[in-house]
Amino acid sequence: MTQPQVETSRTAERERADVGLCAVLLGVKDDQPEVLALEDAHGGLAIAHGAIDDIDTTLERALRRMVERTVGAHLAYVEQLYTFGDRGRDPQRRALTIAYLALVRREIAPARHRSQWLPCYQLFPWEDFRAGRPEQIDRLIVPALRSWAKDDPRRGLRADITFGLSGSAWDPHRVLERYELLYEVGLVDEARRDAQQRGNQLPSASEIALGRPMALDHRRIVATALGRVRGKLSYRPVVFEMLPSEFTLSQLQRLVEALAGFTLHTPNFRRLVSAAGLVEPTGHHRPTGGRPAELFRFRGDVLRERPTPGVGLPGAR
Amino acid sequence: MTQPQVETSRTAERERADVGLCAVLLGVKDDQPEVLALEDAHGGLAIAHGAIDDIDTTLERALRRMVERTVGAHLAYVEQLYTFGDRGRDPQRRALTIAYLALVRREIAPARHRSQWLPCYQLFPWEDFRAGRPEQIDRLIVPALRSWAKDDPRRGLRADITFGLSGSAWDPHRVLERYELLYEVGLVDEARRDAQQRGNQLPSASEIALGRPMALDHRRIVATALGRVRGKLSYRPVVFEMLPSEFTLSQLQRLVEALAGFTLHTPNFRRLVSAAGLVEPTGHHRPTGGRPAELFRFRGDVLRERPTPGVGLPGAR
DNA sequence: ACAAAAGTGTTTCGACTACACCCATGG
DNA sequence: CCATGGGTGTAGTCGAAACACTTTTGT
Repeated sequence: MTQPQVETSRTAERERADVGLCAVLLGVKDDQPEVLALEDAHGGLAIAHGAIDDIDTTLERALRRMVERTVGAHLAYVEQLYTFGDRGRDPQRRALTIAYLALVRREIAPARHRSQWLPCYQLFPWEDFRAGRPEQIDRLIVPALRSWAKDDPRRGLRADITFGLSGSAWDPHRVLERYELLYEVGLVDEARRDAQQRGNQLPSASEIALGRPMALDHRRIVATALGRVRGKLSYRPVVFEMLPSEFTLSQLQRLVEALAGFTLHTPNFRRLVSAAGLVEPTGHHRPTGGRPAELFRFRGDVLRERPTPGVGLPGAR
Repeated sequence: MTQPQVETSRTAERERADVGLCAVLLGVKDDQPEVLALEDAHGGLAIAHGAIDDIDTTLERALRRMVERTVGAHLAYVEQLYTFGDRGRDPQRRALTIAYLALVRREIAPARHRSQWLPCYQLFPWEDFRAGRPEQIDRLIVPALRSWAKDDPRRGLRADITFGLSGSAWDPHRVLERYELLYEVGLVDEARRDAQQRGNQLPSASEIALGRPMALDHRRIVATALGRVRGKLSYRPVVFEMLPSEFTLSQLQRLVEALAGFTLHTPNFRRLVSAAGLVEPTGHHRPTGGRPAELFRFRGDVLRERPTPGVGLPGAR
């Protein structure tokens, strides 16, 4: 589609602003979800980013080419995440970035330049329940939240809902809400850094800095991406974008667990996945430590049969 | 948050582009979902739009003030929808618009200027199943789709999934996918208009123009909004943003039905809503044609109790 | 043999559906 | 008394959760 008409009244209203693209490239290796990070000029970690190239007719195309330029990876699955425009304000310009989520097969995605794969749970250690409840929640986060909410019941309610306290259930989707709350409370390094840059007081006297910080608001963008993937798992077959064409059910399960951040009941997982018609056997087998595993492939026909074909996490009720 | 540091490498990469905001204001009156539309200079219908005001620190704040300026309405619920950047390309500039969804109580939202409330199902007549299956689907849409997909099975599959044909179920959430398919097939007026502006052939020789057209790609933006609302109904208590503080269960049901586009089983709806703890009785009553109806209010505590408090449409399985 | 990993059967539970029915008011 | 809209009881169905158990390989 092109601009249908010279819309003077409209373009006149518009301001010029700095606009860029950025992409959260998400892959899983050795049961760890990882995000592609580049070292920026100041030694910070940034996700892939760049300008909108004018030759591309759609934003998605511009994004794909930006990523190919920047990190040399070809992207399979891409979706728009969110547009961030709160930061980077100064009298002359506003810095906008249109963030995308991209899922990649780690085998196909070579990291170039000064890039590295950064484990997501180094960024958000409190999000990984696979080896039990992360100890930092009860040791560091809960006490800090309690003292932050001491005099305001609304803060208490928010803390309870976001971190699943006082009877509320832990909701795996609320990755962003948790990061943002920790930022507000001053438990992540970016909060201190941004306060210093503004010349403000620290939001809290705490010396706690949970998880690895990133440049600008990139950790917030990655949190948005992780939350989005967790949500999408249950109603769209996005996991298969991160698997080879043939895979075992354990591979699939461990991948889902890595993204969801908790373990699943193996026998039920197998049945749910096959009963949903998501996969079909290829007839091939693969040797393992024990009994050889059957290889499966994604069954494209589910798309026609079910409105919401996904792996259905327990918390999705 | 402010820009933490002068990121020369980054800002240098950025291009200047025209960026604006727009808002889909959605309300329901007399069981009809309606969107606020303004007449533009050329007699077309446009949703509320404007520039990003530099004094606002967040995009959401900029949007709220833009809407207050433009149509004089104060917004309760607001969320970012999507950033559209495919249209309006020319060698000099790219026109970007960050679209927001806003839900309003029609009593509180006075329309000012040259604005009007436009019934959504005039834009998308094929989306309203409350009085039975819209006749246009089988009379106009299906034949056109079939002839469009005649020689390409992938087109056939896409048509089947999007419009629930050949055994696929109609998915109320796929509002945008349906509009986009109709655009591609050439069954909406915008397709013809945009092709003419490009100097291209019409995408189809058909003279069919389903639904009322809007300026630019605004109908596509409204489709995105309607799809988002339908999705959100089932897992967030967004409907209550469009109701007065006290309401009857019928009011609630008719509102949900208006948005979802199909009718619900009344006895079950009542129970699901109360069993979910979404509402509590106020003790007041309201005279009706028959037995007086009990008045209810939204019960805020659900937020603590359930991770996904929504009204749960049948198709959400 | 036994550890390790894959894979199956069966019961229980709870959410949603469908259908039949009762209640309170106005004309 | 009967039409209209409000409201309840109850049995059936389906998918998911939990638990116990079998199969096939490598060492």
